[in-house]
Amino acid sequence: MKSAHPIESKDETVRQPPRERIVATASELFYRHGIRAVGVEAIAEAAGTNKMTLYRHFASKDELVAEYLRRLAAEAAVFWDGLEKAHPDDPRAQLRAWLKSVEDHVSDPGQRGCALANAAVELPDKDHPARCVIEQFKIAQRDRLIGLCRATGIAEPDLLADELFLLLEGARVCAQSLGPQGPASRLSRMGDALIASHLATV
Amino acid sequence: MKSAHPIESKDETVRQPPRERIVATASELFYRHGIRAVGVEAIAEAAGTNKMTLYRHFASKDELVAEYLRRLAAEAAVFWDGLEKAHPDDPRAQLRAWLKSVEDHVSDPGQRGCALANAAVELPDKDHPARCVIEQFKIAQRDRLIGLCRATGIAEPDLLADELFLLLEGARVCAQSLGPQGPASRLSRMGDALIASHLATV
DNA sequence: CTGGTATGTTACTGACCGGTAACATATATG
DNA sequence: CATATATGTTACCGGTCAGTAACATACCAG
Repeated sequence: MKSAHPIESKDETVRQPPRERIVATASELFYRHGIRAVGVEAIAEAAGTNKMTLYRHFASKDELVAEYLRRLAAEAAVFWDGLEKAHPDDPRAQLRAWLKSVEDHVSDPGQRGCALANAAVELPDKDHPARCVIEQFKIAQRDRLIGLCRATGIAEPDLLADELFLLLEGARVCAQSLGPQGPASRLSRMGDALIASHLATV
Repeated sequence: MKSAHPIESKDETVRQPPRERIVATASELFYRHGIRAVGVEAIAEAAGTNKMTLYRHFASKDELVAEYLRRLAAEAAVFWDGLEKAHPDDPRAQLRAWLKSVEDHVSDPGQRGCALANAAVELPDKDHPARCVIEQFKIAQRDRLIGLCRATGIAEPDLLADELFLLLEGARVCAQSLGPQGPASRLSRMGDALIASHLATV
């Protein structure tokens, strides 16, 4: 039988190449147990491979951590773009959809806050390769928020954006200590009130 | 010369007993570098003592971590009591003073967020001796806020309290990724606006 | 078939970790 | 002085960590 194009896949459980399995496994372990709590050997084994293959794809554990965060940032960007397509020319609907999404996310008992923010806590070294990924992600997040608030016609878009930013950031970190039933559970309502309050003062 | 009471101290640089030095040193190192990043040997050496003495006072590193957090929670309680004495029968002034205090705290470039919240990120294990300290601290913090909001005469004190809680929690974690000049710098103004907004809807 | 490339396997290094044993020293109190 | 208690010192244990060397195997392209 002639070899077909490798694109064909019998089922959904195609075995990904080792690099993908390593990143996917590392993502789950890093997020659930913390970055410093997970060793490279455990990652390689859980990914169905070994340490040597891991180090053939990543120069160091720190680089794997950076890649882990880079993927999350990319996924977040995709999510934002999806919001924009779902509510075209309706920035306020985008804002509310985002609030609702974070509220749902926070209510998941398996969630442990923003992986990027957690990484910032675990890696205080300013020259860690992950630091710039974290900072750029948060800047992008804030800029996205500011843009939406401005498009909504708020008088002080930066102020509302920062309020929402802190609210969301606080909700995700708070869910780790007070649980999903804590203050974070009413996030959507709080955000709506904030937006309405700013719209009233136009 | 007869031995005087040991209470007399020639100057401010009295050498504290080893246990105090260990806790103080551990507090600084844990906060600055993260709990998992600091070894017991480094703590003992920086405290001017040794590992054996450390383990004569603390059953394990985890217990030292718990004590570190317990002290911070106690300090926070003292601070709250001070606010109450500084502004007796004026809950709104207490709220504003607290907001201002956190804003100042966040603007300190050496700050790295709430030590309790950071510990929750670093220690996800539910049976870690530090977890209950963290949870009780956050519950107390929230209850204190709710009490102040209720005393202020807010229609929905729980809602405002949770909004302020998330705002403050978000400000401290956000300062770690976006720096002291980020959204957290306008915390006081945001909180005042929130309070005013709730007072208007009485 | 052949040769290059990606991967698997095993064993290893050197460093650090939390925690302990055994013994020496100081200090304060009787 | 004598005794008890707190502290210092050194060395060690078993385990884990990040990272590497050397070699074996698979696989895919020519």
